[in-house]
Amino acid sequence: MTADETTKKPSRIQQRNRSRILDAALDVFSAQGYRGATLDQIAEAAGLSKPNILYYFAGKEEIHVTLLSQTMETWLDPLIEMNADGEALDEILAYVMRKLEMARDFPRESRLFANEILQGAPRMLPHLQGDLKPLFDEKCAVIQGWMDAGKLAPVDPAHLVFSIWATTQHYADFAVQISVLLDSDAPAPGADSFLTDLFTKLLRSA
Amino acid sequence: MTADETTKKPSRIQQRNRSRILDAALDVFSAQGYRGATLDQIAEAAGLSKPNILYYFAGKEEIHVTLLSQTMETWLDPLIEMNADGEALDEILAYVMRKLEMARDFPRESRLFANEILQGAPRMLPHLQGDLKPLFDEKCAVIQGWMDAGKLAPVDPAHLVFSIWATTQHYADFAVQISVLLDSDAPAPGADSFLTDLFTKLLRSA
DNA sequence: TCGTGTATTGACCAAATGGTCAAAAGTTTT
DNA sequence: AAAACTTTTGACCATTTGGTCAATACACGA
Repeated sequence: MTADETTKKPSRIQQRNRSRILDAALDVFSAQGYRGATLDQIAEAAGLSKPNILYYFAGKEEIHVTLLSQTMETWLDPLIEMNADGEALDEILAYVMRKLEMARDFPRESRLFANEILQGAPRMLPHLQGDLKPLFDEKCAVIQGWMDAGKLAPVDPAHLVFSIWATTQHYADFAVQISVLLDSDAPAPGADSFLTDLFTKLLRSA
Repeated sequence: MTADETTKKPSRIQQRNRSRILDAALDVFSAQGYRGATLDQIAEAAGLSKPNILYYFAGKEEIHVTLLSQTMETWLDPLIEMNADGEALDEILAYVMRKLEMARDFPRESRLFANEILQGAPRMLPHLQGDLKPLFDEKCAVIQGWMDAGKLAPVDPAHLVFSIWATTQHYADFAVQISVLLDSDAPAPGADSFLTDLFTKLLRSA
């Protein structure tokens, strides 16, 4: 059996190797994209032989899909945490900071998604439609509610969310460009205050 | 000879085929990334045989590099046009709109670059350092000048530029996601006014 | 219309790549 | 320690893919 087809307890060694593989695969897929990645690269990065990797996963695609859906949760978290009962502007700014932290702490995951979406989301469309879309609609409604209540300046909630995603993920996805232009390898100092300023000025209802 | 090694006039048919190939390659590279693209795909999209393509270009890499540097000009244009003698806020907003138009009119080019940068810019680093960096520094200085003169609210010019790139290119690079979330294939209606609003509020010195 | 240079292609190649498999090496259980 | 199971791997394999090349088809000026 490949893994735990029929409620088999995954052995210690199995867990260890699966997560090694996934970690190595995240490195490789995020840096090379799906087609650019090879099983040999993943195998080497994981410190395992290629056939051994195929012992834990049915194939390249399964590794990729596992990685994608596994990361999806982490990715949606910050948005889920945005609380309709909180103070409007604070909630939005907290969301921005959470996203920015993720770009800093999980750049590989960010690039993994960016690659996938760029290529037309061949393996993620279902997830986007099934998981992200409802959440997105719900949170847009929340934001719209805040605006209707006069707690935020009125702007299109959808584009607001897009701009948050774009500005924060940019620091992970375009890191190479940024480090060239800033001639600093430090992960974008000043982004925090800039983005806080940007979205505060946009949204405060004064 | 591959092309015009020694000041040979490129024949009519040569020009036609070279541009066909580049157009087809732009389709394929922007949709699949460098490694994801195959010469066969490009050949088919161009309506030529694979060996015929290799008759016009030395190899896959040369096609890619040609495309990249050829597009680079178009890409820098909007930034170059930003005029230090113009009205500060107008210049910035005009730049934003130009970039947004480019995301709409040349999404393939945008994705081509996004792919390249995402993978660490293996074939573009020189261009980034040699062409983009000086221009970037120059324009940051211009913006800083405007701020020092009290014509714009003071924010970090570099992050300002990053945020302009991020928000505008997002509409091209993440088009699939956006069209899922907006359930509309129209290229992001409302982006214009949202971004104008965003950057106006950020920068007006009132 | 013929000759010369240009364009095009079918047939190949070598390397890379995803994947298989049977056998060997380890573990664990009894 | 033997049986029974899990893990690991060397040797292969079929396909894909970037690229070559000699031969053929084509364009066009003399």
